[in-house]
Amino acid sequence: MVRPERRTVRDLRRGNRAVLLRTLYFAGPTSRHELSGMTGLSAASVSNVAGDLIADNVVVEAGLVESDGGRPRVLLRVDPRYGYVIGVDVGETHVHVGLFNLDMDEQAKAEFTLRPAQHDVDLVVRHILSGIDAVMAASGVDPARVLGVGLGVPGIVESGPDALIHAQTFGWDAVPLGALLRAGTSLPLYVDNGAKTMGQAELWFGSGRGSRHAIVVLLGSGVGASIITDGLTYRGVNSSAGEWGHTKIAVGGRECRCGARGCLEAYIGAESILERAGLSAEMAREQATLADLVKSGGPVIDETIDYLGAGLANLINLFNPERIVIGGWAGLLLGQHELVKIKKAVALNSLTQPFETASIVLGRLGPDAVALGAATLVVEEFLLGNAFSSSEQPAAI
Amino acid sequence: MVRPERRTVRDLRRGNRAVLLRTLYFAGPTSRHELSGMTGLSAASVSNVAGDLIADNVVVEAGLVESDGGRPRVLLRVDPRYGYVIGVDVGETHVHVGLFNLDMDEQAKAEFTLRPAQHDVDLVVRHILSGIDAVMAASGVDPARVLGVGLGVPGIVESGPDALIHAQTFGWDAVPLGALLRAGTSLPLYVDNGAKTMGQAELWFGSGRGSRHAIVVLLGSGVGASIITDGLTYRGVNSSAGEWGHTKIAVGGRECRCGARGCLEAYIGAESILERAGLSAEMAREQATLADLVKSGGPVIDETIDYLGAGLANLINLFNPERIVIGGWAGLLLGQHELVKIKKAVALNSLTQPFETASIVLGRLGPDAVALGAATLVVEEFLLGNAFSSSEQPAAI
DNA sequence: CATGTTAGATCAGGTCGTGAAATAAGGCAT
DNA sequence: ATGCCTTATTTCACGACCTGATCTAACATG
Repeated sequence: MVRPERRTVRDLRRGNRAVLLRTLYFAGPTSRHELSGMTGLSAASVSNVAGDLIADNVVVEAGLVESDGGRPRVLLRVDPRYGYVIGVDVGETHVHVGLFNLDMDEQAKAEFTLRPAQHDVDLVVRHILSGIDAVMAASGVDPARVLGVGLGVPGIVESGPDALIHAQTFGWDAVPLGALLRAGTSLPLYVDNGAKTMGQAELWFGSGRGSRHAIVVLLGSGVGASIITDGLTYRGVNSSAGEWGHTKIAVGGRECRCGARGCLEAYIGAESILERAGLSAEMAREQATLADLVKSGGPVIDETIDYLGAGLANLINLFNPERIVIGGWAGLLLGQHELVKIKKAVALNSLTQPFETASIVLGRLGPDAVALGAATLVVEEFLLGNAFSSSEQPAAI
Repeated sequence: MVRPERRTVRDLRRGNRAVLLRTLYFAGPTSRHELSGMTGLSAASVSNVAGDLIADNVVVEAGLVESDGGRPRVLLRVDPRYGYVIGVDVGETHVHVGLFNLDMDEQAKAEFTLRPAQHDVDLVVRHILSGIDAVMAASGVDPARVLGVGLGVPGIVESGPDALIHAQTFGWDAVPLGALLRAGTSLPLYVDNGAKTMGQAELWFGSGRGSRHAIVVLLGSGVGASIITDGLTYRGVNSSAGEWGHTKIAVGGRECRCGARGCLEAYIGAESILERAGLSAEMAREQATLADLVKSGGPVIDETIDYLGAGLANLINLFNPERIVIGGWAGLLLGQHELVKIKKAVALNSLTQPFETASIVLGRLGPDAVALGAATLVVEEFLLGNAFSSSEQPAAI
């Protein structure tokens, strides 16, 4: 029961301004003339709205380009220095903080390592806050130009002013991360699950570019997914959507660290793979050990591929996406060696029709994608061009 | 990468007209004053737009209601006789055709039985077309007032002018149902999967009323689901989304009639349940046999509940809906006897957070919901109030 | 330096939603 | 009956918006 909203004549301008800004942001330097064609707005309106954007210093002229014989086109672009955004990746072993300009060039970064099981909330909060201070200082950016902070965190994020976080692996149960950070900074905060922020990074700048319906899966120790429908990250009613790792792939099967049985993560999570292969590497060596295992192959890897194929097939059957991006360190490891087998396993487990329209590719962004994606949460808001829209966002505080 | 569209000042009116119409449609008789509050439009605009709608005969006045001491409110409502819509249910054993007014009161209906394995395309097309003729004749409705025909069909519907249908159980492979019907009628056609049309019926008029994020599952011989995100049926890139029945719930498990192994349908589809219980009823007695089995209980039913619980839990983990509606004859049978056990099984297999926000209820509409829902496809288009919007719709032809 | 060509700006015109003011339509007390 | 009070709806002037048409700017060419 969709409820479209009433619009006033002012909304028109806000909307068209956002259309122009977004086009400019994703297409890069473009002339007013081209913009008219791309957006459908009349040349007059483009001129008018672009004038606004320039007057607000959001957009700047970026050189001329010759136009056979006539007046040259003036290229416009979003001024990457109009604003800066901060992205934070709260992972199991680290806290990364990066400060980016609007072109997503990293201006400064700060890192903190977390010892396993050292996920004390206050410690993490301190790391985040001092990370923010550190990157602001290191970059020398005017604090007034920082548009906000995006955070990618583990577990389920309940959107709302407190940004309650439920993260079993951290032992966090309803931790009001938003409220805690609020006490230490006045920047606008956007909190979301790390798999979702990484998904948004791949969607905007990585292998997902240009798709409207895509799914980015994240395979590491944990298993998550980011579901993009209609170009937007789907969050569901509580923004916990996309918990793919704990969907059941084998009723009554292996026990998962979440306590239930037969979770996908219990078969394709990095730890589970090693465990099933009889290898117990301490966390520091986990990646190298898995790399060796994947390289040498064997029944456990084959079985893992079967399960991964079935899991991906379920996503294809349910969501009918045009693209599936496999990311996360374990996902890239598996994908680099066994993409063909994986695709075969997916084919076996999905319906022909949707299988054929879904291309399966590897993620293109490295491990920093979580922080990058978190920063895009802020940019997303910026591109909407209004203080706060009424539509649902990640916990915007 | 959402691409918002440019808007002109004329779109404003179209949009606000649609807002008013939709509010009026779902809220029933309402005064202009109330409409102003509900839509956010100013009283002046409501008056203005309502005037348009009345001039177009879409909306009529529907009595007065007193307002303590002042001028009485004039109630407005959509004229149910402004237009009529036809809904068609193409099932495994029948073709049902119904003609409804805009209040969804059935004005006439026609039924044809299909013998098992008698799914010859031409026969079905003939049934549909003569069904349309029959209900038009029986109702005596002016053909010019029929807004279109919605069809709920089995299998996967590729939206597009041909409305290609892939339905394994019918032996249909890329059947251009739309094109075939085009030859016999000039009414606008909207084709979609039957589980989706039924889902829309439950969403609009049944147990799903008022939810933005809901999932309606359909358990019969086959198993399907309709996923509602943001109040709209989610269709994915090819409109094949929601193929829940063939998601894998037990890698390497029971063989399914689709050829793969471990499909959910191989455990909770009506036929599979009977098969696992060692009962082989011919189709005509299928429902009675299952009813007996469910009533007497036993290990097969318990197992079925476990699998159903896991399947529903997967939906909850992935979509984080606010409501799950269990429909379909087998679903209602199971649900009426075992809803408590089902919920327990779901709880066991889903994450706490999303489980707690999802209420699980039984469908409220009977077997005619497929045709009713198909008819709502046409109404949905009517409520948008413009010839054809650019946004995706079911195969609108 | 005039001409041609293309990009961008300006302007008049029509549409829209809004707040304020006016009007309609009842009830109620006199 | 009459006039007043209350509430619903309509009317009106206004400002904001987008657009097509027209005008100006900026460059190349000969």
